[in-house]
Amino acid sequence: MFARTQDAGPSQPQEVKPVSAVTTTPKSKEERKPTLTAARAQPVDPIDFDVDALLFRPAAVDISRWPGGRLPYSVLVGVYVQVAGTRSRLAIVRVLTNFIHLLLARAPLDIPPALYLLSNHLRPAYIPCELGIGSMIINRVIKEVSGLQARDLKRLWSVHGDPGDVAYEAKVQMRTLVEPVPLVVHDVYKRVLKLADIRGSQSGKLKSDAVRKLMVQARGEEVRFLVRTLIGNLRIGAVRLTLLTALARAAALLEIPDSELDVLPIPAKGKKPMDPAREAAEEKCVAAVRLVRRVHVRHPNYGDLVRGLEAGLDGLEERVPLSVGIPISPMLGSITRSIDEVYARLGSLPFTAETKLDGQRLQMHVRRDGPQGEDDGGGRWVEGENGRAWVRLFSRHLEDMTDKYPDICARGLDLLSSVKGERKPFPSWASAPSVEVAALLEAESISSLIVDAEIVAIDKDSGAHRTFQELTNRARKDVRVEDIKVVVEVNAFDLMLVNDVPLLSSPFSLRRHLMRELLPPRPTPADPLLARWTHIEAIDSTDLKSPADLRAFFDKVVERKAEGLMVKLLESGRAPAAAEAEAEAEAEVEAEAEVIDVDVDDDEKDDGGKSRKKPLPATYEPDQRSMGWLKVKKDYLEGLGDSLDLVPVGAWWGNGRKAGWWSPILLAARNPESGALEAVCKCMSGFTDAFYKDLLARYPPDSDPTVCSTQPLGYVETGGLVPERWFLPREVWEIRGADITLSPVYPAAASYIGGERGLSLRFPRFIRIREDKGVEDATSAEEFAEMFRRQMAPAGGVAAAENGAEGGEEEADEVGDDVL
DNA sequence: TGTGGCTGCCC
DNA sequence: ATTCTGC
DNA sequence: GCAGAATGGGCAGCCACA
Repeated sequence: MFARTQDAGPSQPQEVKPVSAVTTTPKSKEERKPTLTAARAQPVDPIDFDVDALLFRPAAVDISRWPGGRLPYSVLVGVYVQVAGTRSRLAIVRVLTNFIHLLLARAPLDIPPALYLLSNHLRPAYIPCELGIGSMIINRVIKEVSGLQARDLKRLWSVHGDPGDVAYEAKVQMRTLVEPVPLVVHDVYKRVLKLADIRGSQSGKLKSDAVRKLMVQARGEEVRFLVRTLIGNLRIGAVRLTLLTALARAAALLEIPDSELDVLPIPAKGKKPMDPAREAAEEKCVAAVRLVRRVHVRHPNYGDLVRGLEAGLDGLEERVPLSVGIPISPMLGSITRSIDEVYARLGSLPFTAETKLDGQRLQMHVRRDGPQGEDDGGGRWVEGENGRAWVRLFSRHLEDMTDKYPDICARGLDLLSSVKGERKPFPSWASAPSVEVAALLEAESISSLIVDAEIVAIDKDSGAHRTFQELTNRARKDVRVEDIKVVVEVNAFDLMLVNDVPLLSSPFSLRRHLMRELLPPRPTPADPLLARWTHIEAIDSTDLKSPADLRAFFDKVVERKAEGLMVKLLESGRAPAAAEAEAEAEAEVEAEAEVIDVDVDDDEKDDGGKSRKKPLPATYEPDQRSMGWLKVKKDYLEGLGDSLDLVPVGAWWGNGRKAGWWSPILLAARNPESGALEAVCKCMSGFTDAFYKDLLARYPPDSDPTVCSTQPLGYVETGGLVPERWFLPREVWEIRGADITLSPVYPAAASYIGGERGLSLRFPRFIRIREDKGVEDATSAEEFAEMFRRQMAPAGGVAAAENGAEGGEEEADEVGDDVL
């Protein structure tokens, strides 16, 4: 069987058997297994990679038929098929590991293109690359290539809900007259990349032509995955981390001589035999995974990673280092639903609560001498009285935003010319800095830095914070400072590197102190269009008497229109055991934050009497949604977000996993004056699978046109949106959102707020059915408009006045000192 | 020249 | 962004 | 708890087309 799983039976050292063409039409769980079909169309057969990784021998694979020794696309596609055909993480990793192992050993040239194609990305995130191809172009090409009518395509679409599946189905039915030249991976990669370069008038046609040629050359399953690659949604159940895991394991296995890999096959059932060789190999793999992940989040570039691996795993981190100019995967916060939960998680460990502003995440790199290591052409030099500096800006998803914020780049230079003055010593309660880190506090000058921050739109004159929506009005490309319409403020909150010294492994207490001392808030620049530089407002747990004080701080920042808080651990420690959490939250300061080095001691066997559980690092953990950062947003908290009672009035067919179900669903509010139901938003989040099944039964697509129809059922205003099916308005659902937005498409409540635009919801999600409500009890347009007005009311209290009155130094000082 | 649709990216 | 699901 | 999938509102940028 092609897709057998390893645990299913004993395996012998292989002879890797080629398999013939495979097909998948993933539907139900049972049907997901790939099946064999007669080989014929495939010039080079896919390879069965689902074998014990320790028994896989790259040397045994026959690659004699690979054209010019290059990896055939059919082999890569065979991997997609095998991976997509199972849900078992272990099986997925196994397949990918063996595949990469083979490439490392036999086809190193093809590793970068194969990895990029597997990863669903064509380049590192920070290198600009937009294909400009979406479902529209794909549809057009499918139509041309298959000769199918729009109607048939639409039907295929609603059945499969995936452009790749549609293309596959459409093309299988074709008979090609001339056998096309088989695709090879490096060529496919190159041609797909080239699509990004096609621009200007006629580009649509040229792109279509290029895509059509690829599609004509693709056979069978190749079509499905080629299209998914073009759309940028591979859907094989393995994208980022799994691939990295496999790469690491493959690199580890490559370093183990075959003679040490004479391991016992895993038996079908029962206990695994004691097998020292197997355990040793597994240990090496696990260590490799840790290392490769660590390196990748500090230097997210597959090309560099693979080059670094050419010399082996040893010393990889030095060869592929964290560098100024290469973004670090940002650290993330985990969702926290109450103030109590904060204390339950952190207990008496020292933390700080930062205002979570509603803007855009920024990772700012500045270096006097230009980028560290190879220059990939990104970033820019800024010049001024203080000489020059090289600056590069990245977004939360590591896209390069240097060109969007020349006003921030200009401030990069100022940051390097920090005034040498008195610097406060590290706080006494913080853990001791290393000699190197301690020295930074005495630095005469700053030559490089990496800072984490939030960009917020501000009022040019008053400096008051503006909404996220206003920030999005900013131009994005080739912005010149003179043209800036949306002035911004940079709110720094972390320092990951300074003077070429990485600080990720220092606790936040130290990183923050260095940030505050070396990069203090600056006065408003002479040019009012330039970005302001300040620190995010925060309050430390040591200044709080009780959870109530934290709650008060939360209420205050929400009053000032912030999203909520980011609570961050200042010193590493151990999470309180669940049982103790409450007691601890109450008894509090009984313990002066015990500091434990998590790196040295991360086993917790001995939680004997004093029960602390998991290690809780206060280090900067790239790419982790760590417990060290807790995100407390107002819309997570019961009763604080905007909650509407809306009527489902229509729906579209779901895609992929949700094919065959209604998703998303169109929701409307009631306008008692006109009698219309006015569309508010689509919703697809918050529904369980069981709910979807139920919903399909309540609104069956083609059996009862009085409840589910191709025609509107009732008076519904949708602003031009046309769902696949209209529902009879009869249910009321509670829908929660983070904010109310002024919408260019939705008509809801437009008549109550001036007519032109209606209202919608940011981050809409389903909470529950309001069984107790009928359509006539749904939220009315007037109520909706009133909620919007309340939201738009000026930020309350003293804060607003402060913010409005002063623009510069004083405010900055105050914020910098944490005074509230 | 202006407008509308598509795409990619912020949240 | 949010949320659910399978491992 | 991790990893992945499906998809929200809304913006600027870009192209097609009138």
